[in-house]
Parts: sequence; C-alpha cells; structure tokens
Amino acid sequence: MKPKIQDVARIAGVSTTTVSRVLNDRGYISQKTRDKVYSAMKEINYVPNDLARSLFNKRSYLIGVIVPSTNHPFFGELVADIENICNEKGYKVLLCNSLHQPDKEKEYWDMLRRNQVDGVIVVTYNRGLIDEKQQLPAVAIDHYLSENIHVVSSDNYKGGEMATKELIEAGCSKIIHINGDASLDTPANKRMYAYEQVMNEENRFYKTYHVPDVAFLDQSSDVIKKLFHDHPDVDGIFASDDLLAIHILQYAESQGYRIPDDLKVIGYDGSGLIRSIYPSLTTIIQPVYEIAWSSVNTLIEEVEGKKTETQEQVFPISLWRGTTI
Amino acid sequence: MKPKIQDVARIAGVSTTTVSRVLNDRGYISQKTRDKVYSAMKEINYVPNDLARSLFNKRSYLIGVIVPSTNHPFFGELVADIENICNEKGYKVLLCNSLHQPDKEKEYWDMLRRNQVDGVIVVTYNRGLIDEKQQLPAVAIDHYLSENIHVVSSDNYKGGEMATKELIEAGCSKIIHINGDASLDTPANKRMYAYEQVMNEENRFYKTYHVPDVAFLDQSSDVIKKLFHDHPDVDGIFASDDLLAIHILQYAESQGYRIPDDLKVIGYDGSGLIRSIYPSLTTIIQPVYEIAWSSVNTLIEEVEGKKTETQEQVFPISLWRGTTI
DNA sequence: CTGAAAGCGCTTACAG
DNA sequence: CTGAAAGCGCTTACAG
Repeated sequence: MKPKIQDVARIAGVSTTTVSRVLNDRGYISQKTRDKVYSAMKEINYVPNDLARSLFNKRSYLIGVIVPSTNHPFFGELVADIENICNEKGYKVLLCNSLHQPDKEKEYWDMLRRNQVDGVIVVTYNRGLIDEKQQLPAVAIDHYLSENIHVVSSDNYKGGEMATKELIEAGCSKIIHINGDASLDTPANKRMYAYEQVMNEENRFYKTYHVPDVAFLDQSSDVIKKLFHDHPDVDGIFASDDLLAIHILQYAESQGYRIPDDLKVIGYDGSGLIRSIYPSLTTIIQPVYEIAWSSVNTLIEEVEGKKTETQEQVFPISLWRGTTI
Repeated sequence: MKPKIQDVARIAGVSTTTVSRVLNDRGYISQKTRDKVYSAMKEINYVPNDLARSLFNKRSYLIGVIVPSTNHPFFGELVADIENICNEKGYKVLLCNSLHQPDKEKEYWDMLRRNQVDGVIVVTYNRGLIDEKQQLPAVAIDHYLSENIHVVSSDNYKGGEMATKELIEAGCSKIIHINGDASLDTPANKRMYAYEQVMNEENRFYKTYHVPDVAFLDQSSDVIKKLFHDHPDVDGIFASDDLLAIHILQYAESQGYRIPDDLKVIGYDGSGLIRSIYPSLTTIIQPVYEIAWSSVNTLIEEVEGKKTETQEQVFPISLWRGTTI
C-alpha cells in the first residue's frame, strides 16, 4: 500500500493538517515539527497524491495537447517545445495524436475534459470540434475554432506569397502549387490563396494539386506523377510542406530534371530537423518555438485568470535559402 | 460550476448511487431510470470527473512516457506509436522530454509518481534513475535499469555487426565508427562493441569517434571534421544514428568524396521519416512499431496483474539498402 | 431495482 | 503554532 498523509502524520506524531501544511509550506509551523514530518516522509518514502490534490484544488496543472502526429518533423518539434515550456511552468502534458481523424479529435477532447485538464492546445482542422458551450480554456494553433478560443499561428498568407514570389523572381515561367486535402480547412489553404492571388495579379497560369493527406506521404506519389505528366514543362513548384517538396525533388531528379536549372522547388515549415539534414531545400520557416511559447503562455494566462479577451497572434515567417531555387 | 453527479441525481430525481451505476453500467437498473439519468446528463452537459474516479479506483489509466525528445525522428515516431496503442487500449499518455538530462529524468519520474500513473515507459541512459524500492510498473526501452523493470529493445549488437559486415563486404579497407557520448550507457554502445569486435576478429584497424550528444546535432560537425582530418583515406563509416550519417554524407560530399565510390556510409535507426525523405541512405532499421507495441503491452499486462516475471524482449533489426554503400 | 453511508487522499476554514 | 471536521467528486459494499 502506498503511504498516505495519514501514515506520515502517525509516524511524525502530528495531525494530517500539520503534514499538509509542511507539504504546502503554508501557515506557521515550528522547525521542530517540520523536521519530524520531513523525516517521517523520508522514512516511509512518501509521495503526495496529486490526484487527490487536484480534486480538492480544482486545478490539475494538466494541459492537453492535440496534434496530428508527433511522427512528423514539424509537430514533433512543436510538441517537444510545448512540453518543455509547460514543464518549466509546472504544467504537465497529456499527449493526443489525432491522426487527422475528426472522430478521434472529438474523443480526445472529451477525454481531456473528463481528466480535468486546465486547458488544451489543439492543432485541428475540424471546425466542429467545439460546438457546445465550452468553458474549457483552449488555444488553437493555426486555426480559428470559435469566438472564445485564442489563435496562434504564423503568417501563412505571407508565407505563401513569399514562396510564390521567390519562384517568380527566380525566373520560373510555369509555377505549380501542391497542397494537402482541399476539403480540409487547414492553414495551408491560406498559402494556396496567396499563391493563386499572386499568380492572378501577374496574369499567370496557376494550378494547385492536392494530396489526400500531407502528413502521411504514402499517397503523394500518384499526385506528383500526375503533376509532372500533366505539366512536363513545369519549372517552379511551391509545396505546402517540406516532406512533399522533398518527394517532388526525388521524383523530378529520377525523371532527369536538373535542380534548380530545369526546375525550382520551395517547401514549407523549415523545421530544425529538415534544415539540418536537408539544408539544400529552400523553404519557408515557421517560427516553431515562438508558436509553442505563445500558445503555452496564452493558455496559462487564461487558466490563471490573468487575461480574458480572446487573442489572435500571428508570427512572422522567414526564408531559408537552400539551393533548390 | 461544472456539473457533478449530484446535480445529475437531483435533476433525474434519483440518488447519486444510481447515477454512478448507469455511468458504470453496473448492477440492475430499470430502463426508465436509465433514461431519466441520461437525459439529465445531457440536459446539464455532464462530464464525469476522472480524477475523482481514479482516486477511488486507485487506477488512473495514465502512462508516463519519458524520452529524450520528440524532436528526433526515431523518438517522434516511437512516441506516436506508443500513444496510439495506449489510446486503443484506453490509456492516456503523460509526455516527458528529458533532453538527456539525468536531473530532468529524475524530476519527471517523481512527477509521474505523484500523478499516480499506472506505469511508465522510459528511454533513459541514466542508470541511477530507479535506485529506491520502486513498486511502479515500468518498461525500459533499450536499456536495463533494474531487476524489476522489463526491457524491450531491438538487437543492437546484431545491428552493429550487420552494419560493419556490410561495409566489409562492400570492400572498404578503412572503416571508422562514429557514435554518441562514450560515457553514457546507451544501446548504441552495443553497436560499437559489435563493430570493434568484428574488426578485431578480422585483424583490422578500428577507431570510434564520439559526438557529445547524438540527438542534438549542433556539436557533431567538429567531430566529423576531425575524423576526416585524421583519416582522409577513410572509405567506410558506420554512424550510430541516421542524422549523424546524413551529416557525414554532407560533409564528405563538400570535401569532394564521391559516394559510394570513394566512401561508403551506413546509418542506424531507419525511421519511417528518414527512409521516406532520404531513401538513398543505407541504414539499419529498428522495428519501431514492434518496440512500441511490446512496451505498451508488457506494461499493461503488469499493471493489470496478468504477468509478473520480469521480461526481456529483443526484436530483430533489418537492413535498408540505399545507395550509400 | 434503489438509496444512505463510508471512504479514496488530500486541503482548508475554523477553533483553540 | 496545531488539530478536528468538513468536503473535493466519485464508487462500492451493505441494506432494504
């Protein structure tokens, strides 16, 4: 049986109230009592039960984090940053990999509520996730969910614009965009709108191809093949995800395109991992750490009642110059 | 105020006992009562408090997972698999990124105990993590921690052997190994022993270089430069990590080595991500999913009291043939 | 088929 | 400076 506060009290010869007081360092306690209690705790290897504490305090210091999957460089890094920052602030992370499945997201959301998390940070493309009156503090990354939910993102429109203009300035004459599932309401859509708008303004041909699920690349190859089959003269591609961009480079090279002479490619995300192992890829960098930091801080401020108005924060993107443009 | 079971009981006109019964589907309850309770729950949007439940049941369905960082393709994938499998089985994951820091690992371990996790899955190189009498069920991945802790790993020795032999069979005459921190007691050490033993048996020159921290590659470049400076005639390198292998390839190519003609390189881990975006890299594949599955299952079996003897499970590795050998 | 009571391990007014 | 009592939101014997 795990020792409880009563056992400590009995051994130290004090009341449970007193033990609780030294545990929480609250109220006046004589040094002598304090010492007795500490040595009793040590003697029986006492560990406080945070479940009981949370129950009483109505505060769990638990934060739910819902992402598509940590098995993706961008989200793996994002989750690592979020967890590290939470840890510094005394919060714990309950991890949920939704695999982009709306029903899973909903299940996770309910699970988090049952577990009395203080708040949740969510990356979802499922608008309907929070329909009911949600009093649970939440921050949505990259996505507007509802009026009461804060939003943290990087500037997706500007990212799309920057990527497109890089290709234009590099002299590409036929620039194609490849993106994820068109029916999903993802931040990548803003990148697409930016691409289409820029191309439109310049009176250029534009075309966007869609991959069923960007995060899991198995299905991307057919779309990539089709892109090159339809447009063998393509000389610029803006991919909404670095992994997609790399797959395109692989396929293009296998077809004899020389990079960047025949074809220029720019990706998106610029996670530390990709920049480290694939520095040649020109890409738009999302400021992952800033997004993580701001998400955690905004959430904790709301949890601790410091701020109430719903916030929307957009961080600037930047360009990583590789050699694929 | 969040609605509680009492509110449901009051509205449905029954006792809390009855509400609890329909919640847990235990004992006999008339359909009429059941309906009343359900509609009351719906009416006030009731969500059960799992903290209170866990407190009573002495079972949290929480599993702590300690890894160096999800910001690494191998651990990002491992954590995603572990979490998915836990979720299928009704368990939740409390994520801890130790960043390879022993003091953090210890803090996380204590935090997990306070939070009454049912068990923990840990990837650590910190032998001293569990000194005291730990009654907490645990599975260590890749590492023997103590007599009562199960171990799940892949065959690191055979992996090192296979990698070394591949280079030998490919005709390399000067094969060098590069590994992580020598003072850490990591699974990669077994790969190094295998390398050294095979080389020894063949009466060949061997030499291992060490990078301070394989998981965070910033410091690797100096070591890599030194390796090539000391041994410009190296024609085979076995790296204990794919990211390291990729950095070596980058540096070697910048120095004019042709791959694989002048230099052959083999990595380690073979995570899905690396195989997808860097298929040319020859590497040893660790069966991530099997490791995740076995860890979760072994842990849950112990938690549920199905098995008691400490187990050690070793899964076979395999070879990914790229073009770097 | 249903309810009153005790208890999971803690904390906090309230007394003293 | 310290303790007895009530309560956080649940569940489960035990009665009826």
